[in-house]
Amino acid sequence: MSVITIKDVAARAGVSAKTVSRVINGEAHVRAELRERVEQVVAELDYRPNAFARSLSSSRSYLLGLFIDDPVSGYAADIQHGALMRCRERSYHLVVEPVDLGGADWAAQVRSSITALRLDGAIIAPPICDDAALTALFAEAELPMVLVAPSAKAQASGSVSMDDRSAAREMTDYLLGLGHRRIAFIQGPESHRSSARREGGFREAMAKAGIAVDESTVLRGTFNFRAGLELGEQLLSGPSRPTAIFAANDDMALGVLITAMKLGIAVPEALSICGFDDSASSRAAWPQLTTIRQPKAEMAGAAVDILVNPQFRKQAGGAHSHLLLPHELIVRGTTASAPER
Amino acid sequence: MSVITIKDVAARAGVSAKTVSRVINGEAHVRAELRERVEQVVAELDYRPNAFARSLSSSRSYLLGLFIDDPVSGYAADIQHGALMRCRERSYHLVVEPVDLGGADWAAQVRSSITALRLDGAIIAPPICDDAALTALFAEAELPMVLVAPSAKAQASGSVSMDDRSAAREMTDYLLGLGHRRIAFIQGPESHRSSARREGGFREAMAKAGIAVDESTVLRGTFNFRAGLELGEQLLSGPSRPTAIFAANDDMALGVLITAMKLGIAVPEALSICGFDDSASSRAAWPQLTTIRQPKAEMAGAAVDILVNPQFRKQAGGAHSHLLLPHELIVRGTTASAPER
DNA sequence: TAGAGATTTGACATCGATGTCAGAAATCGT
DNA sequence: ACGATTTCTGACATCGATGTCAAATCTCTA
Repeated sequence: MSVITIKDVAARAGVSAKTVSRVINGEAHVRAELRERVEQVVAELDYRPNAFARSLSSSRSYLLGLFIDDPVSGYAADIQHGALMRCRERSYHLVVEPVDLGGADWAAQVRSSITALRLDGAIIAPPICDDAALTALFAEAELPMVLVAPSAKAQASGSVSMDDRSAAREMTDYLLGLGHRRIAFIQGPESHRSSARREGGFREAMAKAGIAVDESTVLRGTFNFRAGLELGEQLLSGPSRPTAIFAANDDMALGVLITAMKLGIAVPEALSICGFDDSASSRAAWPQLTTIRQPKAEMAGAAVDILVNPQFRKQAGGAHSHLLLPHELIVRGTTASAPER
Repeated sequence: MSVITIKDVAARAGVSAKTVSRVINGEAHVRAELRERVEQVVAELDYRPNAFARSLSSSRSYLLGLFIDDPVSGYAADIQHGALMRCRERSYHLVVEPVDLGGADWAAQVRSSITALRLDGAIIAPPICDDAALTALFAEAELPMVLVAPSAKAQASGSVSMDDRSAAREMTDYLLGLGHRRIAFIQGPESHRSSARREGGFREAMAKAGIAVDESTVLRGTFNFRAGLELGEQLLSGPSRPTAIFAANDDMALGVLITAMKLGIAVPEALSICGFDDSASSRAAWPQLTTIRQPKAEMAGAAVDILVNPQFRKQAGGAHSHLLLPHELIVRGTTASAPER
């Protein structure tokens, strides 16, 4: 007997298959004695239910989809890992689906995984969680979805976010507290709405401190290392060089850091640099980057919890759950008091 | 009618469900005329077979498992992405399963995904592909598996690798060609066997050039950035400093690079540094790292192909396929002619 | 043109679980 | 102690596809 079925267990325990099923799924209405007997046989035979048969009859797949723009990025890896671990705890599995909104057939691809895999729920990562055409697809399929760090909570069963605005405000306050006044800001592409929130927080803090933002030092980059390199060059070779540069993500901050090194500007003595994300590379640089820790794995885990929670399994339109997870300002080596003028 | 079944298609096309099934699966023995008619109805209704029903009856899951040590690393991300994309082309899906060989219940976890998910095949990434206890688990389940860059090809249906030894030899030859004679080597942990092969290549090239290796400059690190930092310090602050340092992976090379910067040693003028992997971060550093491009995505894609190939679906013990994919020496900014003595 | 052989097609059983529902057993109130 | 509830339990249908196998149809050959 190569594969053990529920009938084998039933026969050996002297009960019906249905009763075994009840025990497996922790349903009520099974005498303690029987439950125990069945559990023992399950353990003895090392029985594991066939996930496909189960899915077919219960029309639940025990599968969650993680839809993500660029699965190779470090950000994606953290999100994925958080989701994966939580899925494992909950006896779910995770299927990662890259979505290339630039490509031609992404809608068909997404629709295909929804209908063929009968996903129980979807987790949608930024920035594509802000794409209305994409979320509409899930809504149409009545598939519960949780958005990670979205701009709007449209239609979703839930969302998990951090407070980008407050975090950026804290970082700015911290820089101001160090005596910096000429602070440059590098924001991300328009498609990443969270970047706009970070800029908002930066401006708020500056305004509260009564300091005018020099608009020529607020630049837009593409969230990658190269952008930091180029925009850093631009900021640092100009006439009135800022004493601090706040980049909306770590990769760009790292680019700025390298540029400063090339130009022979001492960090943090002559220039403070800070990022946002607490990516793995932020610790791999030297000096290590001051940044905001974004609770990526926690957000992903929470997303799984929301979807697994029974009340969402039934209906996409029903209950909602919106979580805000705490961030943390992490001071490392790239920030220091503003240089004497 | 919210979900379209094969019967709907059959009814509308005026044929039996079985015939529709034949068309879907591209089986022979269907008249061209009927085939066409069915295909048209499938397109009209946008019908997609239920993967679970299909798996249940055919006892194929159309699911491949990717078993990996540390799913957060950049290496893992590349492997994963390569596998994912190929799976997609082949209408398979990928389930990523982290395996923590240090943990207590990893065997149960792995066994659980094998039996519950009825995987069609497994891809096992380094370094765990060299763990006999793990591969035995798959062999026992008669599950076809492909090892990525393994040391030994034991039992596997196939393997995909690159020639670590030759690559390291090429890199060493390149450094020798630049006039370097005192070349240090930083190898990885013993669990990563590929690192030992790289060391072998390095020694081979040195021997062929008739240059004795200074054993005090062959060190062992843990393959991460911090190790590079520490071992770099050790190598660079000693009495007879090497003119080139070859690290067995990029993360460690990056650590060395940062240390050199801290110590005020000009790279590449006074010191050449090279890595191995062509990781994303190797391009994010400055100067960009000279390294060996490892065909990670290609290896993963090839692994998928091997598993999807019909001849392996039947039996794990049957045919075998071992692929060797080409690497490439990528010269960037961290290497240059040896300094005048 | 009958009959052998190859090709097409569909009826039906099957994969392994869960949902439904009715009957059996246990508990309760009086 | 008896019927009325409540709690358990299992027979059977079902989910949506594919495998098996026999019947129907088509192609040839003599």
